[in-house]
Amino acid sequence: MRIITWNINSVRLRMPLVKKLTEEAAPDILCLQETKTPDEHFPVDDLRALGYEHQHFQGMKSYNGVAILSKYPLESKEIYTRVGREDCRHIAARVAHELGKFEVHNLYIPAGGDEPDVAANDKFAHKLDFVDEMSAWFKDRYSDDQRLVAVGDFNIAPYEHDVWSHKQLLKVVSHTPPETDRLAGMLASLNWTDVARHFVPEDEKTYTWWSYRNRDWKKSNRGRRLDHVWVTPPLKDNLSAYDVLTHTRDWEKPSDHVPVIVDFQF
DNA sequence: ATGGTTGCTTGGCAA
Repeated sequence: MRIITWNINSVRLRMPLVKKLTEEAAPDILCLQETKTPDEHFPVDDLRALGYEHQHFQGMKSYNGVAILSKYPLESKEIYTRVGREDCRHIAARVAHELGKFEVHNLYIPAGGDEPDVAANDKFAHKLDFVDEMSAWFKDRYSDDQRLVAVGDFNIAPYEHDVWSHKQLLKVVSHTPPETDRLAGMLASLNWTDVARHFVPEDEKTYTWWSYRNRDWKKSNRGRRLDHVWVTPPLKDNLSAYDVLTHTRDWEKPSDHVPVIVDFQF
């Protein structure tokens, strides 16, 4: 069972890359963020043609938007409102697999703007509130013996080696203590496993995003690990592989995020 | 310190 999460930054513009990815990596479940597409324009038929018959998505014009595309049936499809906004950042579904069901949550946490100051920047306040609410919500609704997978663009790089320079990014939104502390709290509250760090040693740099604003993303390599896959304890022993498809950052008209793969052996 | 690029949409915001 292979799950891929990818912030696609416009699904309509990048359908050719989605096709390329599915041919190359053949995910059973593909979770997309920043689809930037209202539901009536979502490329349902094109994705079905790629083998993703089972789809759950919520989008809006220009911003945000999340999608779960699956080769397996999806049950109990849910759409969640976070901090009072219907802004297409959290959907979930149960995946029916022959060796057991699990619930997949696809998350797009707000980026939070530029200024890491809740008084001066509403977007940063929204981001912190979003994580607070969602963290409490998961803890209230579930227990750590349930089979959950949470994926998506969390817009937070939690650890020192999740960014190119810990020191230089401590006051940059995505790596500030108010954000990383909150994410650590959420991780601990349901005993989630951060799958990337289950496979990649904590002292090894690993990124999933490189800004468009660098002349040469590979040469400067100023990346951050913003995209995540978390699993609850019952799924931990089923983890078999983790990979980041860094080469896709060099595809023509790339997303600024690259796909993250997690494989399960059931 | 500042500016750098992209997508959606055609002015300016969000990332």
